[in-house]
Amino acid sequence: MSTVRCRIAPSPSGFLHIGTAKMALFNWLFARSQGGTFVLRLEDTDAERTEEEYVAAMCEGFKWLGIDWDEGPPFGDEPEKGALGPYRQSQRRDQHHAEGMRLVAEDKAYRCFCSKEELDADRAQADAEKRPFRYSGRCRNLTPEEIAAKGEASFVVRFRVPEGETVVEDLVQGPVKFNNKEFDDFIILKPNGDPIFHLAVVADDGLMKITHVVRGDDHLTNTPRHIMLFNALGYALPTFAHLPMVLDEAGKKFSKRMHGANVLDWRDEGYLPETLINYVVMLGWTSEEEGREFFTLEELRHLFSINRLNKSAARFDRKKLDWLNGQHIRMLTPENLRDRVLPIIAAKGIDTSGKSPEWLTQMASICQEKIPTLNNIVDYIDFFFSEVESYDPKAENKYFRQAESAAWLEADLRMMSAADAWTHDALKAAFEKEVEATGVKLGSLVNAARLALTGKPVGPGLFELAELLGKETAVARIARALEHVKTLS
RNA sequence: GUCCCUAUCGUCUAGCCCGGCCUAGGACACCGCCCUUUCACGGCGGCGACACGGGUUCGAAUCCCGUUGGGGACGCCA
Repeated sequence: MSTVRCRIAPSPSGFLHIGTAKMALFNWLFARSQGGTFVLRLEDTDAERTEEEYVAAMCEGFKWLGIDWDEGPPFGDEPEKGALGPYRQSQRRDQHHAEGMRLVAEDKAYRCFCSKEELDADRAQADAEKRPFRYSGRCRNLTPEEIAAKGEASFVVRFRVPEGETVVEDLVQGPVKFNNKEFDDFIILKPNGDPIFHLAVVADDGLMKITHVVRGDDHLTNTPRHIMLFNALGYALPTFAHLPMVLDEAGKKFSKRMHGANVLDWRDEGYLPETLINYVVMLGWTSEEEGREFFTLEELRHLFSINRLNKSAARFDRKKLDWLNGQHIRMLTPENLRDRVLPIIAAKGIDTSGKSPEWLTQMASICQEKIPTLNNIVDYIDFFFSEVESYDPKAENKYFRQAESAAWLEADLRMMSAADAWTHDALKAAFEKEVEATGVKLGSLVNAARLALTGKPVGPGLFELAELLGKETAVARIARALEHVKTLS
């Protein structure tokens, strides 16, 4: 009885790419839905590209999304987890080398002494003849004597690709057939003994007893090579599932340099991790339950089924992401929203330390229905913490430069000053009573007051924000606006 | 160039495997109306797609072939 073991094996190249996040999510979901194990392995064999801060940045991305791993390398205060480590490819070099040389001993691979120059010449020749470059096989059948004669000459190790065809039985794409002629005898060990990617992944997947390889379909044409290696090395062949990649809004491969390629870009812009998870899952999978589009990680781990995965690539759509984020913000409790929004407000230099937790919860609550991203809250609440320095020009024309403007503000001032109870309900009642008595439009009274209190034409509901602002401040701001209006006409 | 994958509204998709229930359903976006104290939210309605061409069949979005479009792979990168 074999339990599912799958993995995400990113190369730490600076941050968690949105595409990597998608693959990680689906691996995670597959493992969790099957009661299996999810492994994180760092493919950090490309020495120049691996920096420790890159590793940390990548793990931070996973943590933010809530994707945890059962086995993986040490990270932060977490020790290495799992019995089949190490989980950093760079620490398995000797193992890879030994496996490569084992293939040589078994004659499934061979030493190749061709120089880089020779190969470059072959490649140029192939280009000139407009045919794909394939290794010539010059060193394929060297005799032991010929090899001995090379002495200490440096060599690479090439895999001896067998004749015939290789079929990838892909869980998503179905069976995909390749003629082995498409593949030349590819290199598996560099002259310095380091493994090439293909050997390293296969050795790692084999030794870590990975049962399901779920990855981007950019690897589909690499898979025959991997299957040949699995077989040659005598490892159990995992099941493959190749998922379509995430395209940018223009329909191109999501470039590493593009903003938004880093999942933490979205965090920094005020998107919830719940939103990203929900959005990314929608990009590659649909639920049995038709039309449903809200999912939490916890729900997904029960709902996920591999046969509902899509086969074609999907574009990233910012508009839909915004909408989804707004929906997720509305699902938060006000306390939770408050806690998420406070650091953002602080980062803008606004000091909230004078307010009670209850007050701040109220503040978050009255903005909850209005903001598409967490960051948007700043514009909705800054007037609570600073004086109104200026009025929005357009709104000023509309509410402060009318013949009745002074009258509106005078009414506002009178009602607010006279308010016996400074609550949303009491204020609302007072305004409504005024409207009934005088026939003035409620909107005029409200919008003039809003502009006076906030300086803006948009924001939370007037009575809600007034209650939080406090009577004294509100009355003072109305009075000040009234003075201002008198200077306008 | 060679090989591989893919193809339903502008976007994400349901339906395709097991042809008829499809005058193709939903969501985002867009437009209009309603609600309303602004903005948003919400409600109602509208616009809008089976890439093309051949087959197979009584009947095809659904099956087959081809074309075209899109993506990917062809490293001593991962």
